[in-house]
Amino acid sequence: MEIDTRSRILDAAENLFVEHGLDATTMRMITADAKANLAAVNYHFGSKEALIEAVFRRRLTWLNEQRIAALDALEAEAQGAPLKPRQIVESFFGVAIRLAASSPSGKTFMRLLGRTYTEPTEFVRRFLAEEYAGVIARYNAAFFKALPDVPKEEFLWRFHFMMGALSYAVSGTDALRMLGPIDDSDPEALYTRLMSFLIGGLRAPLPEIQSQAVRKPRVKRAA
Amino acid sequence: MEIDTRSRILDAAENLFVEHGLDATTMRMITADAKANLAAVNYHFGSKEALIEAVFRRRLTWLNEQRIAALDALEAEAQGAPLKPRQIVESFFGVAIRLAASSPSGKTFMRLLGRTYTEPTEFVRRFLAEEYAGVIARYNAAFFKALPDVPKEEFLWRFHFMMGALSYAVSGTDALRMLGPIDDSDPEALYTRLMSFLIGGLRAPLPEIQSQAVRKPRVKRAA
DNA sequence: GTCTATAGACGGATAGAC
DNA sequence: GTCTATCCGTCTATAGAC
Repeated sequence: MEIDTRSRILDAAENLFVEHGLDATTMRMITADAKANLAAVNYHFGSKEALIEAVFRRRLTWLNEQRIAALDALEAEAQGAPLKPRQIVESFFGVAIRLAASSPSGKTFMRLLGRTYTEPTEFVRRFLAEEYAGVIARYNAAFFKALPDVPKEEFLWRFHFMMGALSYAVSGTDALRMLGPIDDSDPEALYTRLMSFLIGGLRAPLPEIQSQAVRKPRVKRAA
Repeated sequence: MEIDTRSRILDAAENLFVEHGLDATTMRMITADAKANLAAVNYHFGSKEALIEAVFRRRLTWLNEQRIAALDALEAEAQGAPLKPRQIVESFFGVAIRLAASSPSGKTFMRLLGRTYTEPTEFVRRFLAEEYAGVIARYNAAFFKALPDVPKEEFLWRFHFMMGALSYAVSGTDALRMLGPIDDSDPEALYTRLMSFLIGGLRAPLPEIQSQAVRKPRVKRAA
C-alpha cells in the first residue's frame, strides 16, 4: 500500500479485468480492491472507459516499443540483408512471452491482452488498432523481405494464426485444462514450445489456393 | 418472420452476442431484434443465463457430434491402424471451418465460439468444458496413437495453439484487418490456409525442453 | 403465448464537504 | 486528494391482464 492511489487502481483493474472481463468489472469492485474511494476512479481517470485505455496503454506502449527496438537491433546487425523468419518471429512473439514471464502482473496483462484482441467493444478495437499500427507495419515489411517466396496475403493469414496461438498460449489455464492435465508453470518451456509451433506453421508448405470462381466444392467428406 | 419466437430469439441473441459480447447484450436488444416482447425471453428460456446456454448448445452439441462421427468413420476405415495426423486435424478443425462456411449464421456462431473459448465468465467456462469433454477425450486418444513420437504434454500444448489459430481464423475481420488489407470472403481458401498452418505447427521439430531446475536463463537477446 | 407495467438491484457518474 | 451521499439511467426478472 505504499504506492499511490492511481497505480493501485490500475493494478486492481488489470487483475479484475482479466478475471471477470471488462464489462463485468465494476468501479465498485475496482476501488474496493485498490482500497480507494469509489469517486477516485473518476477523479484520476475521468471515466471507466478512460481507465480501461490507461490500463492497456501502460504496458502496451512499452511492449510495442520493445518490439520495434528488437527489430531495429536485428536489422542493424544484418546490414540490409533479409532477416531469418525465426529471428523476426522470436522478436515479435518473444517480447510478449517475456513480458508474461517477467512478473505476475506481466502475465496477467498478457492474458488480458490476448483475450481483448477479439474484444467486440468498439472503442477497445479502435484503440488497439491505433496502438498496433506502427509495429505491424514494421514487422510486415521485415517478414515480406524475409519470405519473398510467400505471397503477402498468405503471410498475413499466417501472422493472424500466429497471433491466435500466442493469445491462447498466454490465455491462462482455463481453456488449456480442458484438454488434459498440463503444466503451465514454466514460462521458458512455453516460449520454446510456442516458437517451434509458430515457425513450423509459418514455414509450412504453401497451400494451393484455387481462385474462387473456378473452384469446385470441397469439404464434403466426413458427413 | 415465419419462424417461431423461440428461434427468432436464439438467432437474434447469437448475432448480438458476437457483435457486442455476452454481457453488453441486453434482453431489450435481443427482443427488439427478434421482434418479440421483452418478457418472451424469460417465458421461453427462464433467464438470460439459460438463453446463453441454449444459444451455444443449439450448435455446439451438433458440432461435436459431427467431430465424433468424422473420427468414427476414419477409424473404421483404418481398421485399427493409426490415423495420419493430417486426417485427424482435418476432421476436428475441418468440421468447424465447414460450419463457419455453411451459412451466415454458422459463421456468426463460430466467431462467437472462438471468442468465448477464453471467456472469463464462470458458468460459461464450466458449460463449455462439459460440452467438450467427450470429443477432447476421443481426439486426444487418436492423436496420441498417431503421434507416438510426440510427448503427450507437447501435443496438448500444440492442440491448444491450434485451437488459438482456429479461434482467430474464424474470429472475423476485426483483428485481421489490423494486419493489412486482406480478403476473408473465401471459406475454401481459409480452410486450405488454416490446414497448412496447423499441420506445419503440429509436425514442427520437437523443441528441447530443459527441466526447469537446471535451465539457465535464455530469451535475453533483443533487448 | 403475448403483452404492459413495474419492482428491485445495480451500474457510472458527480456535487459538495472536508 | 479523499470522502459521503445521491442522482439518474439501465438492467433482469416477474406479476398479472388479455
